[in-house]
Amino acid sequence: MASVTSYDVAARAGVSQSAVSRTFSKNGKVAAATKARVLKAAEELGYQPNLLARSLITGKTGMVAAIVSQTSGRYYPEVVQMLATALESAGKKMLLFYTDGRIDRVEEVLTEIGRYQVDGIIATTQFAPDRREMIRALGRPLMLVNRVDPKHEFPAVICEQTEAASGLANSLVEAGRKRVLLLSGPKDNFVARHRLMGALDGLGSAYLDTVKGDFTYDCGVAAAHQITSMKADAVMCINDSMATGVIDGLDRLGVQVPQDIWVTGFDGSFAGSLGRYDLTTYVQPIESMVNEAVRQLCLIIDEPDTTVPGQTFQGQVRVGRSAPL
Amino acid sequence: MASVTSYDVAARAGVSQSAVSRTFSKNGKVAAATKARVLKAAEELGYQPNLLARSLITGKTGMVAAIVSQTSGRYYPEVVQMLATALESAGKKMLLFYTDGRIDRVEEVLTEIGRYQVDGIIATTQFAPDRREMIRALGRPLMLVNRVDPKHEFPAVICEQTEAASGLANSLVEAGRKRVLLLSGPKDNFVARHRLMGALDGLGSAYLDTVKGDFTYDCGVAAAHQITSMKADAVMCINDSMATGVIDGLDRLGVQVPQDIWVTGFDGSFAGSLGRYDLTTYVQPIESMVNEAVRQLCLIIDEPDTTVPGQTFQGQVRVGRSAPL
DNA sequence: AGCAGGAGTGCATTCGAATGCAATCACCAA
DNA sequence: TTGGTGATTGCATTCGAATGCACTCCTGCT
Repeated sequence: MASVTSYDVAARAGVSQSAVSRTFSKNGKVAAATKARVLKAAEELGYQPNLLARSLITGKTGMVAAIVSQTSGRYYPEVVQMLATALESAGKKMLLFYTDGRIDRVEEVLTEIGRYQVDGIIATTQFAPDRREMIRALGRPLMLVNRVDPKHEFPAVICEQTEAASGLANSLVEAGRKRVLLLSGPKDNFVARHRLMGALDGLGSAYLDTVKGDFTYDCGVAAAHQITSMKADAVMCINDSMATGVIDGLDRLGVQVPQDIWVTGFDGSFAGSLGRYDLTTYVQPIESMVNEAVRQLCLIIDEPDTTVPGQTFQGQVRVGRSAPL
Repeated sequence: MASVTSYDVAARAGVSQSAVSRTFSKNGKVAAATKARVLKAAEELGYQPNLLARSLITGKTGMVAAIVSQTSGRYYPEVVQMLATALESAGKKMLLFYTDGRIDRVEEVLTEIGRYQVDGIIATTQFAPDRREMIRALGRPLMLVNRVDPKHEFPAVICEQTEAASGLANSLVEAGRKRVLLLSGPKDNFVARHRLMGALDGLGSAYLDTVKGDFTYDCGVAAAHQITSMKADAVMCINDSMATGVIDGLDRLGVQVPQDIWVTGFDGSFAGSLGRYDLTTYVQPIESMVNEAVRQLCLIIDEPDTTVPGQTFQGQVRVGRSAPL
């Protein structure tokens, strides 16, 4: 309401508006004495610079849009929190958008983003290929996390998935598992696809079959029946949420993990590490990944012409009781 | 970079900038024909109105700040997601801030918020009493969720906690528990305090002692030792995260829940409902609460002089295996 | 004393869109 | 044909802050 502007401060300090502006911006030259007076006046009036007005001139808002695809998993919330922390310490504000996994939401979200002049975008969502042009048109740097642009136009920070899945699968085989079932994710999902590929590769003849999943706990529970009827001796789930669901579902059927069946997950989410589940899973270093993504994004923001390489991280297998490798 | 302005569109459509502005704002009067031409030109140039520039005039940004106090619990992420969804469908963008439970962060966050001209604020964080003036100075409506302003200056949507805790405590006593331990939360936390008060009240002589906690899973695990040494026959935890921690901690000591000790939580978080924990807990209708908070906030935003009542919701006890009431 | 150099400052303009007011236009009735 | 009416439209200004440019002083040096 009674919003205080730089003119008000200027009047009270007996200087020009320019002087006020200069004391509040990084590279303004002001004499120490006037700076002090301006700050005093600002303090007294409770002045805060209007960053949106500033952005009209500078072209920078200090806001970064985060797009996350909130499958109902336990994994994305952790990513969001880390994003918030990382952006915060980079001095950026986070404008958060969820797509709820619906690809059509991406378009809506992108137009909204365009209207808000964010400095950059971090996305953990898949884009339809024809959105590429739209993103380019936004004219804002985009950083992908655990997604990859097939044409490598946009930099991506990812965690190696295929080899990891293959390695985990291999370990199962070497540990003597002979009938391994896969619980997969949505076909169009990047990580799901890569994990699946790796797993298939690593299982070899121990591969039994694939059950279609959707990343949710409930779907894990629901799959339990099918799993037992196929007499699998291990289930590789493409994420942790489903793995916890499978464990609970099997439990209800009176099937013991790991005595009767082994179960593995993928992600390294908090829920999976809870003592009662103690999943064997592939732990992604999300914190490092998110930090790196933010770091690289900030580089482009500060120096618009640089290109940035992205990065591929390696996670590691955590062995829990659910599959005592 | 090549940002398209209303002037560009105007030029291409052969009209004035005003016409463009009017076709893109709610209450602008434009002839259907010119509107069509403008839209066509806008489409061709990929024009998107700059909402921040607009906000200079209208005084509204369409952004709402959300402040959450991210204790590491499993509960706040769910709140964040619901907030996002609710704000989204109210047509607001969410600017998200975490305080990490540090009260000093609140001040930083509030000044940032002041600089970004948000239309309103939704907070699940406790404010130090002397921040009241600061918030008032922001001149922006504030809605509290599960926090209460002692002076009732700011509207709050909360879930009834004290009676609920008392009721739950009572049920434990009636079910024959005689030595009930409390695992409390931070003293300055609103919900923790109210839940504790209620529990004390409801337990009567079955109250054994209070162990200080901090809402985290780890702290629940750590408390297990103390719990057994005090020979409690039930533990009331002030939130679900700690309850799951307690269960796992006891498990490691070979103590069975519920055979040897009963455990209850508070929140109704997803993790607590997982089959392996199956907590008896007090489920808060967070979704309704968040929706109501957003609804009321939007009312004030649209009609700045209205006051809004807040609301108190009732949750309900969900009985799980962790304390088979 | 005279002058070059530099630091501080203010003026005026700019960013992109909204809006009050005045001008224009089409159309209808007399 | 003329005046009136309402609907559109454009002009000019405004929001709050940043910044190029020109101007004023104050130093310090010769």
